[in-house]
Amino acid sequence: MPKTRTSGTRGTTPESAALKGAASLNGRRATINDIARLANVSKKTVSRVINQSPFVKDATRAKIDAVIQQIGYAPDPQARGLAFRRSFLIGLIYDNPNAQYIVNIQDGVLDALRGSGFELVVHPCDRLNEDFLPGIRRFIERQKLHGVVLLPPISEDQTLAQALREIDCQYVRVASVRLDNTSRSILCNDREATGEAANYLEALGHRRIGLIAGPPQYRSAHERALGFTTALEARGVTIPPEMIVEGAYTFDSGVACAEALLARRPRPTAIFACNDEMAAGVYKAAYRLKIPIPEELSVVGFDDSPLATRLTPSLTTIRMPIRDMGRLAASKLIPVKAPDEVDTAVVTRVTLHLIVRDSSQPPKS
Amino acid sequence: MPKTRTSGTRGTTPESAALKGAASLNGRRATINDIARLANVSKKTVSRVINQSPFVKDATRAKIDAVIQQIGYAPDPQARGLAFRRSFLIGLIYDNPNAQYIVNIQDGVLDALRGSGFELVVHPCDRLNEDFLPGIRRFIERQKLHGVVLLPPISEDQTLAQALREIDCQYVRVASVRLDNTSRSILCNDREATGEAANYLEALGHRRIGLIAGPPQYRSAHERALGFTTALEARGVTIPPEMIVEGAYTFDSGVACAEALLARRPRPTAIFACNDEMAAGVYKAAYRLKIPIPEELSVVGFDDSPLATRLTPSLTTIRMPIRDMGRLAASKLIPVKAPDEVDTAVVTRVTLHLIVRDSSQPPKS
DNA sequence: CTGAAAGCGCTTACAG
DNA sequence: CTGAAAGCGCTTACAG
Repeated sequence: MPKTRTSGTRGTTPESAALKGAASLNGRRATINDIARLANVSKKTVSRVINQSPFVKDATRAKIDAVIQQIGYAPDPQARGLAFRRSFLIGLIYDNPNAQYIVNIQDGVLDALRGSGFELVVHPCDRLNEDFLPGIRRFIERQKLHGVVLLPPISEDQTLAQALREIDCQYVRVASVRLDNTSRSILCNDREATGEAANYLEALGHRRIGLIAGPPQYRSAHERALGFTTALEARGVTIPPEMIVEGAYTFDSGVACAEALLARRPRPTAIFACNDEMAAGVYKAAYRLKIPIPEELSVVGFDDSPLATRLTPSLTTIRMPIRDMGRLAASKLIPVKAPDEVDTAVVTRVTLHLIVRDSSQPPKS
Repeated sequence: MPKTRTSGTRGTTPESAALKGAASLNGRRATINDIARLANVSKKTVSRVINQSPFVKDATRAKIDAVIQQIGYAPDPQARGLAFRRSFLIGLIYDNPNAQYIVNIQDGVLDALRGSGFELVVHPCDRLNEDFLPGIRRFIERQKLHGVVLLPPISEDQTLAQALREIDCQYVRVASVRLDNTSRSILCNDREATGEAANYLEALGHRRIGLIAGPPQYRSAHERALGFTTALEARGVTIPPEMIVEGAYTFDSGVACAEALLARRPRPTAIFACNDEMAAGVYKAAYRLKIPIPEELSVVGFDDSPLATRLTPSLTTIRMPIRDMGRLAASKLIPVKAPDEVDTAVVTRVTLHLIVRDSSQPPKS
């Protein structure tokens, strides 16, 4: 076997290996019994320390903590889970085609889970499959999940939420609107954010504005369209019905919707697409029709996906703090170390912001 | 509490609930003891059936299978794991900024895991962090992972592979080149694929071709550049050194590299970027310089990311079967039901293909 | 505040 | 081919 290079990389800590040997575990991982023996207490008392029971004398706790620290002991999650009848796994359940969104949420969830002893298990699913609900139930019950994070659009599914309550599984919904009064949620104010976009376009001087809405099954689609039109109305600008078209949050639907809007006369001087994918479709349609962006058409999207900066010109859009949302969601599910970090609120709101780039400017004349 | 809508969605199977009641488990999940009692055998024999031991009489097995089926019993992974000293979790370990790649791999891994009783735990990490190796070891040892899938670039890290062998954790590497003779791997022939791209551009008539390579820490960067230049050489076209620039697989580096290449005289008539992110950077640079794609500049990328079709004109690029790669990787880690599905090969190769779109055409004159 | 016993749901030797 | 005992590493009542 070839010699392995080790330079420039920290390997295992040799001290901990030595200590394990010193404690005569010879290679074996330490158990609660080892800690109990070394600290001269019963395993039950060690268990109390692990589980932060208040009924342990400070001196005893300190002694046990020292041994745990020294040995580098960590309780076995499977054994603990078996005794607790509950695992130390958090599930991420989603039916969402946006990869960047998924990965950002995952990163956020893992931010919260780091050091907590919990791990993240992913479970994509298909709302249209007849095994949708049973599949999720099997997953949760079999793994005895400690809790789950639900992403839109299935976070909006009341039947799912009801099923989770039935099997007594705690959950956090990520959504753009409050769905009930009891479910813990991370809420994005999509409505306010699209209002900001509307105000921005109006302030630039746009009056003939096209709107590409999302599919009506998504609550966000409704929120975004409503926020946009309401803010414009408040400034005295009305979007006529023929300037509002319904897309599917996909690139292709964006192309088709933009082609429809750009065929209207007078042509819109700006288009707000309710996500970046559809905004990219507007670029495509404008290119085909030889309508330069932003000179003859301003475009605003929603998501601030990587696409937004890759497009030329770069896309003015709305940024969601997705990673934060993942972190906040997971924080609601796990017990925290520092009591001041506890997030007991049922609903946590996050703020979105308009990011102005190169795809928007005042209309020509 | 409001009545839950149930129309149009299949809920839990009422039969199984009834059966659980009939078996007098009153709400409690069935255990191996219940199955043993109902089938009139010892729990050990049930265990043998669960673990597919050959030493069970066919009639006994059939009887037990019937009860398992009827009750809807599934063994508790935590209890099983505790007894086995090993979990039923597969880890996905990566340090990769490409969200679409991650999600596609995840989907593929889950394809393979479906119905196997294994679940996927994700573990992004940072190769440059001093806790990189210790962090991965802790993760694997604490969770007693059944195996892990490693994605590039950390799949190429020999120190990591060595550490995994030390802790006796099986792993599968996803890579673009064979890294040793023993590690199980999923191999992409990046070299062959970029050769295909080179042949394509040469056949179109391009002779002044620029190459934006990847960062040298990535093996794929080397493979892609080598495959491209070698294939061109074989057709009598040499890329002069000033027409090869090194990018970082990022959009910004693509912009910078393209600006450098497009400042050369005579200007290249085609640029091959070693990934789509950098190809998008070429679009940006060309736009700034008012060089129309594909009329005055053909562009070819690598990845077939979503970006490829969102860009205008759509990007000619190389498609990797990422989801398949994930599925194949996971298949090497888990025991399979049907013996004919077993993948015992150490190395499995997948094939990449050039996808011709609108960003490439013959050079002008 | 601390401990000895029993149990979580499974498996591994060891018998027969 | 099948089973009774002991154990995986933890926790929950129950005592003291």
